[in-house]
Amino acid sequence: MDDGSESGDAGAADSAPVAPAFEAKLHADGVTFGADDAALLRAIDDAGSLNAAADDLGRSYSRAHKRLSQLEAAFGSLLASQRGGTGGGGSTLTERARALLARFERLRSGLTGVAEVAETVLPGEVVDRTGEIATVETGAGRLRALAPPDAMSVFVTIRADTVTLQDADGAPPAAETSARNRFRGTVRTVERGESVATVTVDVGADPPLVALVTARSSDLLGLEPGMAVVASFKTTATRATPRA
Amino acid sequence: MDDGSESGDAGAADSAPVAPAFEAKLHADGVTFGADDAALLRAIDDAGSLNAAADDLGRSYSRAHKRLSQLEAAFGSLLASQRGGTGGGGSTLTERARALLARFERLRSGLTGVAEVAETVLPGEVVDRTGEIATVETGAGRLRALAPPDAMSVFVTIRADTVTLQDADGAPPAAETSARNRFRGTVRTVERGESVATVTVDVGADPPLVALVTARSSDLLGLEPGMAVVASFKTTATRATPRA
DNA sequence: CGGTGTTGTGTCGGTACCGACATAACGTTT
DNA sequence: AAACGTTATGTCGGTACCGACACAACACCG
Repeated sequence: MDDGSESGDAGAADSAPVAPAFEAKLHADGVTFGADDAALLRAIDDAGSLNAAADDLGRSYSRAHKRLSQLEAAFGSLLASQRGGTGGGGSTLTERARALLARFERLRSGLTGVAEVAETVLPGEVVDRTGEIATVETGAGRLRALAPPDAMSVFVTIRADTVTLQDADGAPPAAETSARNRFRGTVRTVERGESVATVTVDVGADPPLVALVTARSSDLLGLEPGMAVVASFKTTATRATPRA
Repeated sequence: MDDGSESGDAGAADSAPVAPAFEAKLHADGVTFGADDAALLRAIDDAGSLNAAADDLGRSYSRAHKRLSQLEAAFGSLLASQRGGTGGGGSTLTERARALLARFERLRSGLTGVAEVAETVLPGEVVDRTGEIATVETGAGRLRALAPPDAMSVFVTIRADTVTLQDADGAPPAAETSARNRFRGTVRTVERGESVATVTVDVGADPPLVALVTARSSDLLGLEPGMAVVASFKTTATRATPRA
């Protein structure tokens, strides 16, 4: 489209590595607390003054101050400032600011999990629906998932960290646990890291089910290719998104 | 997720309700595909032409076209355009564009889960660590979670949709499942919706453990206040974030 | 009592982005 | 052959944001 002059890397348009990402936000009273704001608060905590913090971040003091006024209007008092005094004064974070930072960090951490963890996505058709929960017919059989109200042809996404594995023998009856989706399968691969192992399980579907377990669990269960296991995951943790 | 209505800070009437949010992105080759871009592609799919799509969105054609050039440079061919012809031409989405949209929607859906689902956060101290996995001492006992490498004093976040409940009787031995964190407790409250139930379980910790199960599971297990249950969750699904 | 470095507040330019507009190329339909 | 509505491309002005700068108020210290 735009480059009539063919340059070297433009030809390899087919293999574009696309990576998921996100930006966490905390919304209150019309203003949103974002990553920049978190960085600003942390810089103030480190430097002890708004001035030095803005300097460290390469931002202007006036903008930083103006931004903090907006934030405090929405989130409440964030920093205890003192002008004059030894060293001319300074600013320290309030407890509320620390709580806000902690909450932001928790959100960011949780979102990071979703963005980075492996997942298996299965195409399927909704065959039944009660409220937000749909029963979906997939290559591996029927499973239940949270689904938007109008979708019929869907993708079901199963995050690897929500799949728990059990030995096929000694598996408890299905009625006694709240994990409603259960599939018998055989372990295909085990990729064991230092503390975490990624396991793929053949459950009859086109892409195998991928599960993320601790290395400890992998050892305790004796996971190895060919082993018969039961993979289970909660329906409230698996989501369907519209296809087509 | 718990909002500002925390325990004892009664005097702080100016606490605005703070809501988590996010912005999903797909990153490739330096440019990021965001919500606006997804809306643009969907509008093109609906309208059949870039011109009409930009008009529908209230955006200018030139900007939309320029943006699409950037996107195609990074993500590959996104739309099959034809100028001249019936109605003057038009543009339709390529298969790659549809896949990109689907992937974006899956990401958005997964992130929505994290942002909206209730969670319980427990303060604790890291007492052991092997790789990315830390053992944390909390008010409810020891549990394992993914943790950043340097944190000692942490918050442990347990998403409600990752907690599975079982009848305290008939619970299988711990060694036979890959859900390493298990806590005995008693059901405190059950809030049953049409298809989903939110259950709080007293496990000895200050904030009770909150679990999100299907209404079906709630009925099958016969969940009601006072009932003894076992709550279990995978360590690969629970995350620790630095405190202090 | 002046020195110091900060907070608090306002104003002034520069820049980057965006919408509006103009124009060429194009191919089917009339 | 003319008409039509689109794609494709470039230019121009306006606006919103941001950094730079100026200046008053302040409180502790030497």
